[in-house]
Amino acid sequence: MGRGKIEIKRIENSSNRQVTYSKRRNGLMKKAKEISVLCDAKVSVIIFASSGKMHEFCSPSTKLVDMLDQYHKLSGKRLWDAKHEHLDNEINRIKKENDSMQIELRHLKGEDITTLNYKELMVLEEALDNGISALKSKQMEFVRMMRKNNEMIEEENQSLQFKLRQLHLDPMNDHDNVMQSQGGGGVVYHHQNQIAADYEAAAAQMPFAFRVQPMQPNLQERF
Amino acid sequence: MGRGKIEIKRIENSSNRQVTYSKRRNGLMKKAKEISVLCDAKVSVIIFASSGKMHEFCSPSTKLVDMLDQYHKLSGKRLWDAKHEHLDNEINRIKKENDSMQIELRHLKGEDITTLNYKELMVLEEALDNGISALKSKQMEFVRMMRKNNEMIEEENQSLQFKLRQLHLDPMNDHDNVMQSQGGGGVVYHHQNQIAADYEAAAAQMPFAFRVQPMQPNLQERF
DNA sequence: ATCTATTCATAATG
DNA sequence: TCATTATGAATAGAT
Repeated sequence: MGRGKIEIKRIENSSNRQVTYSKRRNGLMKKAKEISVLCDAKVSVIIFASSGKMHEFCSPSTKLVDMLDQYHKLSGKRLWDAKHEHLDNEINRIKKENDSMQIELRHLKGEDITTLNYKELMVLEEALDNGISALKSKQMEFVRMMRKNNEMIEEENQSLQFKLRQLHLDPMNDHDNVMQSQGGGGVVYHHQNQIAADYEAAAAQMPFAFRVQPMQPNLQERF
Repeated sequence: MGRGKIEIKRIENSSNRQVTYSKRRNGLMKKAKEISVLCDAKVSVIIFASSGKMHEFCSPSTKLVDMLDQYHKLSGKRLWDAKHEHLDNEINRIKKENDSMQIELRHLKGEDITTLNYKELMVLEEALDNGISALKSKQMEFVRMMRKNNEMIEEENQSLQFKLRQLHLDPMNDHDNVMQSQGGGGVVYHHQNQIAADYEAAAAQMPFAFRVQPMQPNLQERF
């Protein structure tokens, strides 16, 4: 149809090909629409141009998903089932990983260890030792921070007391100077970092340093 | 096209409709094939007759799944059904769980604890304490088993020595009796359970009971 | 199915 | 991209 017969093979001229594509695509969609109306059929047409642009037709009052569901049932072909299977496998894999981690966690926390044999207990012991060691050194870090903080506060205290004494000995100084000094002292304290803040938050609790047996037995003597 | 123009609306005559369906379906498929060849396009046509019978065309060297993948990307519409999405959510949920467990595990093993604050350290400490306690009591159990085993072997030894002494004092007994006695003694030993076997396997190692600071300081004195 | 009169789709062209 | 048109293709109705 047209001014001359054409062979059905790839049209080499790019712009011709594009024109023909556009015309025939419209024709195809029209035909699809017509047969769906005339014959009460469900039709889905999806077409990608070589450029990548997509067009689709789906008979009205029909969803592509439902058609693909039916396609799946009737053709027996898998389609996205492969994806499902992959996801299922992934889930199983992760769940197994999860379970073993859960067990390890419980063991480290001292639960369900009655089934462990000697070797497994040894491994567990090593892990716990490492954990305790790291914990202690981190706690030591806190302690050092606290001591530093204490020292600074104490120094500040002494400096303040010194200034106060001077004021008492020298009544010529006015009230403003006193306030200034106190403000400057407060700044040091408020600039302490998060570790100091944590210390504050936990200050009410029992000092942890004495709840765990220290690695260096002489540590307590340093306080 | 045909002996007369027809209106595009459902053909009421059933057999006419079926005939037209068959003819036009062939036409549609042919057109689909032609455009895919002429214009280098990817085409998918899926069509269900009102009877339920399905026909499909998919451009050669193309898979429907891939086309649907692209469809999904370009249209943004969700073809993967609820199940797919559910699986995706499930995976994400489990992965998150996984991650948090991994972190907890690492903390218990003493890794990555530099970011922990004071409160978190307290929680960690409690967990480790529990772990250590449980580990120790389990180890004590082993030790009790070993001691029992030792006692039994020692008793057996004494009994064997006694029998041997009797043999030496009474040369009338023949060689077979000696072998019998030794065999009888061996039976007791081989009937020990798995715990004893574990003990054997680990016997070369340093006794674990002295590697951890015992909860009851007087425990070592019991050996 | 096959035939064929007719309508339709579209290749070539502007 | 749009319009025109000659031509071949598709197909409705009949057999």
